Amino acid sequence: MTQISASELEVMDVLWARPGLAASDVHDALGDGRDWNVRTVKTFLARLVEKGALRTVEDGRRYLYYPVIKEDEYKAEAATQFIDRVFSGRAAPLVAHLADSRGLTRDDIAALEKLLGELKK
Amino acid sequence: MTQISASELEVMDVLWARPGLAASDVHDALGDGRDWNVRTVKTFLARLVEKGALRTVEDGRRYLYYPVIKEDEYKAEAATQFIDRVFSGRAAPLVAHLADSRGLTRDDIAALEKLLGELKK
DNA sequence: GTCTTATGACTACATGCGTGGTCATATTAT
DNA sequence: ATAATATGACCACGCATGTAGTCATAAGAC
Repeated sequence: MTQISASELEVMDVLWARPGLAASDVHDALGDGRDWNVRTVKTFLARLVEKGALRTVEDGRRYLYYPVIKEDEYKAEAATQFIDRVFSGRAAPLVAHLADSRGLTRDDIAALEKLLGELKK
Repeated sequence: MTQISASELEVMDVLWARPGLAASDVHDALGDGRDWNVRTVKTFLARLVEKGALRTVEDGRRYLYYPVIKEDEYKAEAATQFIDRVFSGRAAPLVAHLADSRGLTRDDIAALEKLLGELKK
């Protein structure tokens, strides 16, 4: 399980949403705010392929990129690691902090209640 | 707000729990599992001082280290950043993932319920 | 058919991080 | 007093990351 950096993760997010894009499409899709050179994006793509997070399919003289790892699995794992690292593995303090810093909207709270209801079974 | 690495955070945790330790005390306190050379620990301490996360007080020919940044504030900020980075700023999916991967114990669930009760007011 | 452009392959380079070595000096043990 | 040890200051080094440049080539523009 190689580490995916913050920038690489942005690239993964694009391809999780729309698998099978070429490098320049990924570059375009990142557009808003993210002002990377196409070559920078290509570097990230290449590194993600090396890391086994993406695979390529040839399409003429270019590549199309597809995620190998699943978004849900990756993010669940990342969440667990983060909580281990910062909150010694306890999830509740994390949520407390979020509440404190108003990171939770009313919708979040409603979603959490629903979730807790299910968990109790 | 400079970034604190995972290793540096372990050092901060020691000093948040017991401010005013010297380098070798921090080294000792890390003992379990963390098998760093004293010099490695000193490197982390020095970098944390550079970053403004710790300050030193001279004590004879050695330094005592004190946190400058507050644990709660740092962790709340880290949580927010993590959620922005990985979950596009939405907290609820994070908790859903934790539940999925059984990152929540029964105690966590109880604590969350209590918390949600308070938040609803 | 030549010029421009897009693409992949390879390379570069500063900064951060994990890990610890060297050196000079101060303190403690004997 | 001398030897062993602890401490800070400075240095090293390889790998990851952010950010691209160069080069060769292929494909489309005219």
